[in-house]
Parts: sequence; C-alpha cells; structure tokens
Amino acid sequence: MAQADKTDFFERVYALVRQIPEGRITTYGAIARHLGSVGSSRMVGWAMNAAHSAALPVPAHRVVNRNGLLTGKFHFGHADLMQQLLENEGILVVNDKIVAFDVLFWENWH
DNA sequence: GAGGTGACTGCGA
DNA sequence: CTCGCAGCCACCT
Repeated sequence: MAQADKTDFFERVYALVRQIPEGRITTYGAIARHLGSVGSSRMVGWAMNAAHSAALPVPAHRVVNRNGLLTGKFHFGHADLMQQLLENEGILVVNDKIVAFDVLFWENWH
C-alpha cells in the first residue's frame, strides 16, 4: 500500500473530522494531538485548506480553534457561511464564537 | 535549494 | 485581562 504518503496526513484529518457527529465540534489541537503532533496544529488547519479539494465533503465547519472561535470562517467562501452551517446543526454561535463549545467539544477518539 | 506563509497553541510580560 | 513572541510542519513561489 505504499501509495499515499503525505496525502495520508490529510486523510487522517478528514477521517477524524468526518467522525464528528452532527451537532458536535472539535479543535485543531485535539486533532493534532490525535495525529501524534501537538505542535503541528497548524498542519491541521492546512489540511482543512486542502479539504476543499477533498473528494468527500469534510465538515470543516465543525473544527474551530482552542477558543471555540470560527477562525476559518473566512475560508468557507463566506464569513457567515460557517456560522450558518453550525446553527443548522443546532450549534449556537455568537460573535463568531461557539456557545458551550467546551460542552459540544468532541474528543471521543481518545 | 532557500525563503515565506499559514484555518494554531502555549507561555511570558 | 490584553499583547507579543517562539515552535511546529507542510505547501507555495
């Protein structure tokens, strides 16, 4: 299976994000930590950038920063799109920030 | 081959 | 509480 190298890195991120149930969210640090690279949190965000080219849809709107702030909302094509997607799943967002984000925080990968 | 950038995080002042 | 700096790894020019 020596076909995917660094591409596998993105797939790992996509896999984790897709495993997030509807109405739940996670953080870049949690994903990076699960990947085994806590300091590579930036790579997680970069993987999301490639998510736009992903064959399957990646609920990147469920991924926010450590503060629960919609940092990547600007990359969804529209600044309010990410918030609309979250609200559409029952997640309340105020000031581009997720309410009770620590409660909705998904980290069941452990 | 080298430099710069980036959807982050943590710690110090 | 707010602001600034350094670390991290992959991609782009």
